[in-house]
Amino acid sequence: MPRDGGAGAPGVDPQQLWLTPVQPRRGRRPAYSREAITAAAVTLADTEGLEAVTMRKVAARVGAGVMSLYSYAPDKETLLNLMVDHVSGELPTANTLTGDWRADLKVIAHLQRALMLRHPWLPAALSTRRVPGPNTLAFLEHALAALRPTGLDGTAKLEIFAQLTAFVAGHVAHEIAQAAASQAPDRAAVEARYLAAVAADGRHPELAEVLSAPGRPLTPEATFTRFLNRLIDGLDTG
Amino acid sequence: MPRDGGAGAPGVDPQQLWLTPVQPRRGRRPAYSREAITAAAVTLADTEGLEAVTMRKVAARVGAGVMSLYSYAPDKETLLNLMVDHVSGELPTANTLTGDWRADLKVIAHLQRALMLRHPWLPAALSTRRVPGPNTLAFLEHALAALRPTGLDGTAKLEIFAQLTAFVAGHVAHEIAQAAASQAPDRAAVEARYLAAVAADGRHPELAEVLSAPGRPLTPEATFTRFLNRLIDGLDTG
DNA sequence: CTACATTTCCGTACGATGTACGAGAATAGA
DNA sequence: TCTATTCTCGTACATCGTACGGAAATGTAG
Repeated sequence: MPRDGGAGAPGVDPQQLWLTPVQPRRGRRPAYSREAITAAAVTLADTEGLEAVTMRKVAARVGAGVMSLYSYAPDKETLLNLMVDHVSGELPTANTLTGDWRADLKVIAHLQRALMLRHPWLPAALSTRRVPGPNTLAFLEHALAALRPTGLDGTAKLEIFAQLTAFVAGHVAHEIAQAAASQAPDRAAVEARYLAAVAADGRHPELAEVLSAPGRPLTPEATFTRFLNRLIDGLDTG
Repeated sequence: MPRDGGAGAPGVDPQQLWLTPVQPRRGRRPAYSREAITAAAVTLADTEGLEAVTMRKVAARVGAGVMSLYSYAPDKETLLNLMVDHVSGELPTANTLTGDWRADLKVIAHLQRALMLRHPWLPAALSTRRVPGPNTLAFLEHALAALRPTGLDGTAKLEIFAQLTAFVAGHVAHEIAQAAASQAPDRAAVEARYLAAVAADGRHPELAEVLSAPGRPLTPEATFTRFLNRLIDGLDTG
């Protein structure tokens, strides 16, 4: 194996993956790079979905043999972690904090949502990731700085960040699923008919009423903002 | 195929799966049942994890040939949906509503959390499920009844329930991951060392402080309750 | 009872996947 | 030039979901 090591899931030391600088150059020179491989995997996931990210397809896109990938990542799980950290690099961490931690946190959540909408596979991939990479850690650092005015202890800050991320991921996953349903009208119609049939059986009066009085459909953006504000405004520093 | 039809993911009509009563008995009598197969898959997931749920292992546990399963569920995705709805049957929906919708919602969330702790694969499986089965719908009906005093419109109620479920799933997934980390002290130690190394590089002062002042560790239960209360108390009926 | 239609059971087989293995090629230092 | 090191990647294998189709069991029609 070249100068990486491995990381993420199984029995691999994260230090060896994320913070090995550059090892002494010996032997054959690498023909590809972890960066290029990760980027190829990301574009593959962006365009064809996460399930299209197979070692063979990634290798084909890079122009490498399948097994060559294993010189840059010890297994697929690690490659997924690399992908997550790769796109996390798109998150800006410039010092734009206002000192109003609630407002700052809302901006952070909106940044996360935008990232996840740009990479719809991200919510699903997040649930498996183990060890945060440098980009993820940079953003975490940013979020912790935003939370500084709360005066909360470390554990509490970390928990808030984890919950916020999980909330955003959950919401975006839901958003994406609904958007996909709109794009497949047949399936949506079938589901609607099914729910209508259930509601018509008389044993689901609340469901029946809900379906008959849906209310005005809001934009996903508005719904997100509303829930986000509720969640964050509900936080206190006690 | 026997008297099911299919459901859930791809191009299968949910009506045909969930609400077909019993078809006229003709031909060979089924040797197994959808119930038994689903139950076997659930215990398999409970004991060995979701990734251990393969058609072959489920069939072996039932005592059937592998392909016999396809007489009861058209594909694995459907079997996963059946599993989800199966365990959702453990959720009580007896009329225990108090009329205080916030309190009722909190009880509902605690029920969901308990269910997910009993079936740790549930949060992961939920992210893929498409069409709710009868047990899921019964619980949804229960939740909608709890939300009745809010006077919100249908869409809003459904969104609150979806968000609540996503929140619980996210939290429990995090809980489970942390519990697993505690059970593998080697890996946890490696991760801790990695984070310490990152914190020591001088470019992550907030992380360094957080790691040095972690605060008192709360029970997962307490953390869950705290976040839940914040979320629900933050909801309003405007 | 005999045919036949229907439904279930399941052995075999196929394509796809992740990845272990190891032979060969390229490079750096001796 | 020799040797140690590192990367490349073809082959091979276990495992997965599941398509196919014949055998077996059951109901109905004659």
